[in-house]
Amino acid sequence: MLTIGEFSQLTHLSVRTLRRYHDAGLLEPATVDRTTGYRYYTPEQIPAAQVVHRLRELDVPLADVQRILHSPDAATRAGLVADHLQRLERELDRTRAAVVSLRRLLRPEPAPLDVELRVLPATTVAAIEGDVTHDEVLGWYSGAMAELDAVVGEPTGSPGGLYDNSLFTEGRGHVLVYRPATMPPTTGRVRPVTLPAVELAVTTHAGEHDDIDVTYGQLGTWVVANTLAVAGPVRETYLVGPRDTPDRSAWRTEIGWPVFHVTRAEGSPLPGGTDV
Amino acid sequence: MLTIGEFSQLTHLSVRTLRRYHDAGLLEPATVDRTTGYRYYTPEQIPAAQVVHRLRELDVPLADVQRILHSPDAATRAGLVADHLQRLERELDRTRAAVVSLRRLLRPEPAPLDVELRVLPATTVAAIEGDVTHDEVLGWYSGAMAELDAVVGEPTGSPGGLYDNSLFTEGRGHVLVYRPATMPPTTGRVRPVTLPAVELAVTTHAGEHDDIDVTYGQLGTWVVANTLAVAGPVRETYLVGPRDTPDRSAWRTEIGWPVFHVTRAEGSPLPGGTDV
DNA sequence: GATGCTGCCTCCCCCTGGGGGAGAGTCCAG
DNA sequence: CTGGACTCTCCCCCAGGGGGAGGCAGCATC
Repeated sequence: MLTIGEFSQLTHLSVRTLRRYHDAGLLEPATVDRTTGYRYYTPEQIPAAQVVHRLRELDVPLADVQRILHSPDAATRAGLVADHLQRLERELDRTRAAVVSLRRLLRPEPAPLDVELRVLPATTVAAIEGDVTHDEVLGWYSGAMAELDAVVGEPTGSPGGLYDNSLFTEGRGHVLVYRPATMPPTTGRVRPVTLPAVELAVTTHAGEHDDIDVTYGQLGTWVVANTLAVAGPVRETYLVGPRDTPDRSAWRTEIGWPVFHVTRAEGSPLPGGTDV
Repeated sequence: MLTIGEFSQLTHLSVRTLRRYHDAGLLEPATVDRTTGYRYYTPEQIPAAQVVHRLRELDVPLADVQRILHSPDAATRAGLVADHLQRLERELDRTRAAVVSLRRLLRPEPAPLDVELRVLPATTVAAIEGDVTHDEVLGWYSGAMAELDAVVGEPTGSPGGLYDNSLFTEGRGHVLVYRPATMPPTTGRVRPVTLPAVELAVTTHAGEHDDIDVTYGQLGTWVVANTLAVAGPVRETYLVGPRDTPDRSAWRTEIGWPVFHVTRAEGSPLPGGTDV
């Protein structure tokens, strides 16, 4: 039997952390003295403690560590671990994207943006809608677009999506993806939807989407500078996307922000540089 | 002037988060109405907000974001950002190491370990000591060993280090690195130090140090199983290290845990497998 | 047996970077 | 001028710890 201090030295987990893991229900001491409350561990617990240590180094939440430790067979454990490695992979992608985008942001001066004000009539399209989180949206989009492709068939124009602002600001929101279609069917999740007429401030983002919200910001600046206000979900149209070319730098995404005209008292500041 | 909600839509930062950034002193609204407390932003603040967004995506602490935003010149900013990218790099290394090690831990059965009990006399060596954190220790080691090499010259035996257990459990502690030397000089940080005589439980770890604490755990199990207790800082001896070969799989590290004999009432459990 | 050190116990507050929600005040369009 | 949307502040919550207080427990030494 080992005291908590000895066990700490053997496992490289701090005494505090061991106590926390006890409270959390993973890594229970082999014995706890009823009267003194002293925790006692056995050497057989060392490997388990090391597994916990590793999983925590990988930022696996304690609850999931618990699940992994308590799962009955090795296959389940391996699966859970694989899930987390995949999650780390995604996180890494996100980090890479942020680095790319940060470099662009810190570059001296952004290229000025071509923005066009465009009035769109109401259009009926084949669409799939759903409420998703920011994490899910990429996967959800792929699935929905695959289903649309299966139903709509022939290319009929660029696909697009409508994204609630809350998706970006709160991390979840309503999303609609569509493909233009003359006679939109009702199959599976696909429904005919009439997109309302809007006035859009439109610009085009070139390349992959790592730093697309830099373009969003520039568009926003333009919108404000032209005494407009934002109204409703943003519309993205995928002029050139992964379905067209694997060369991500060739992608072209049209961003359209529904706007309406406002009258503002103060002079609208010019869009311009920043001190960052 | 933009209300917080409009600014939120334009920057993809949630209203709550914008308020927090205000409180934290980064991203102050251009105007705050004295009587109502309403925050008002200008479009010029959008790029700054985006930089903050990116930096936060890279897990840069708010305080450091503040420093980056408020640093006077672009070079300083670039330097701070580079520091963080380097930190991310290190983090990534750590994650990679944890993955490697986790795989080894989850492998069916660990190879049994050769452990030897060895009595060491007191030895005088050329040493550098310091208090470091777990994050710093690798860099610190390189610097210290380079200085030792410069002072000691000719190879005189394997270099080594003494590491306080608190370095591993609490994340910081006292460290001593040394090279054997017949007449240890006193130059720069180098001092002659007499390592006390100890009885060591010694084993050898093969390969890089990614999963060295698995070996630590096995050694610990052996120590306990042989009615010994741990006393004092662990000693590592680098029999084959980066100075000898770039082939990491050829590295050999001797781990020596100072022990003393105890008498324990209960039968010592055998070291064995785990259910993980 | 007393003393005193070290180790262990619990409990509370702190940190980071947010989210949820309450209750009250404000803005603006109809 | 009224209603709804927006905004304000304030408090509590989360993970996964750390710092430190105050009080027993174990054990070697005197």
